[in-house]
Amino acid sequence: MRQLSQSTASIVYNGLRQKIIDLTLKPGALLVEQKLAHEYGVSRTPVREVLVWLASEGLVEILRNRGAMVAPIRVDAVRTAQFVRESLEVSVALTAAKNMNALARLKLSHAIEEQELANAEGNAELFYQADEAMHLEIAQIAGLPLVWGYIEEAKVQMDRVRRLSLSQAQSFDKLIAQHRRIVSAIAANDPVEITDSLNAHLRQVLPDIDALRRNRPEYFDEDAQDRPVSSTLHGQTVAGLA
Amino acid sequence: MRQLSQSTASIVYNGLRQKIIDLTLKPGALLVEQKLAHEYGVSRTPVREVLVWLASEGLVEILRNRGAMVAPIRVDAVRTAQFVRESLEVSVALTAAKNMNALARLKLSHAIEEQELANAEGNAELFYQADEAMHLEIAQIAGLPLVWGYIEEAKVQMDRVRRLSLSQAQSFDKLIAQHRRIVSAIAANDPVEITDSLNAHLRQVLPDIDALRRNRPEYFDEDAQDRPVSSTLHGQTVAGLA
DNA sequence: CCACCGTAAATTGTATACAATCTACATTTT
DNA sequence: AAAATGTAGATTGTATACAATTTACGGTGG
Repeated sequence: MRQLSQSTASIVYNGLRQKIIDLTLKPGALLVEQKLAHEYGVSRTPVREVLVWLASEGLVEILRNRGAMVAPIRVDAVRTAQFVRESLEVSVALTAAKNMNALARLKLSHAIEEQELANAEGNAELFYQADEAMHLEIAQIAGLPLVWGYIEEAKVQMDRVRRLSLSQAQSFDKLIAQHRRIVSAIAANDPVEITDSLNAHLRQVLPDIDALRRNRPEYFDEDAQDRPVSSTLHGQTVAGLA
Repeated sequence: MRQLSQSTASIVYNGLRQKIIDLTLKPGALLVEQKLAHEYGVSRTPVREVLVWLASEGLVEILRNRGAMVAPIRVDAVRTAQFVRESLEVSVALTAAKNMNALARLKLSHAIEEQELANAEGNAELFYQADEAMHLEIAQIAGLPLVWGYIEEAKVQMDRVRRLSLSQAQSFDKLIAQHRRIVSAIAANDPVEITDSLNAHLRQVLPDIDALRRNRPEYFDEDAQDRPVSSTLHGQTVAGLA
């Protein structure tokens, strides 16, 4: 995100990643190196490098000698991501609650205010930013900013489902209310309420999965049992290596 | 690990990864593409691809236009990894405890027996395998096998510290005892004991960090505040892209 | 003596060329 | 007709060549 020094590869990376996340490129879509190279006006070399990066993030799937595709949505992978995110966010919030002080309180209420502004303006992009900022802020209060990287890794698996779901239409008002409850619970250092409020917030994706699989089965991939559990990447086939 | 079809890149990947993990290549060691290519008798292309993979695992750090190095150990990154692993393993174990049945009990006791065999034979490699297999088995009992991928990602950050630490010398007997305690707690579905036993098992790395930083400061890198929190990789500089 | 260029070597970033592999389809065989 | 096989095209995997950037070092001027 930082360091816009703009290597050729970084342009391709940002462009492709955006298109995958905002679903311009649908799950399962084939990614032919030559075509991408031509599209971005570069050679295949940086394109390949980018595909490897995206594969390590779980956004692309590479099949050895057979090409790359936008990662299909896997029910197992999304459920796992939900579990991971919930576990980590609850742990982080419980830790943050022990570290609360006046400044932390202020920062969290500011984050909420920014969400309300974005909502009032109808600026979705700004809202998502403020949303992420709040979750990151909680991690920072907990003294564990680097945990956010792990959480984001799980989050991407859920984001496409959320964006595809109709329930996405549920207005930001509801989300802000949930955020308020979370922040209050942290400020009050109430472990049970912290856990409950975060669970309520993060588990919305679960019913969405089933609804989506019914409406758009073509975006899904039946979770194959024969898929090897890779040593370091989750839910991904690592046929490209290993 | 599977799919030994052996592309050129996979050979380099397995070789390099092993050398980094077993510390043949020390943290901070420079990785010059040309030298690696010559060493493995291949061209720079697959070497670069491998470096990107390893960077996404957190084992290599790539500095844009300045080359790659074996990732230095970062105190923050190791502490974070410990937090993440603990959080996930406890959550998984609590879930597994609810799913216990005769078969699951059997599999866990088998895993312990294999560890005892490895210990009796003095076969460290086998022990580590059995150790991992047990943790993975717990995830499978919980119905969440894919969580293991996330855990492993954190685990690598801790493994080099453990291997460098003198406390590593603590015989396997102690580890097996800890494993027994964990398995008993899961079998008894005793949430508090599950949490305590796992914490005791996983927190050993924390005192090791300080001792190691005193003995081998050259392997460490002061945790830079100016390092951007990347969107998807944790504790890593992503200067190579973004 | 120190700071400030400026150039050369080393190294990475990208492009292109070639080899290996896979897919699809036509042909042959049973 | 169905199955097997062979071949052409497309696509990926790897090697090599070239461009861009960084680093080190020596000269120059202050």
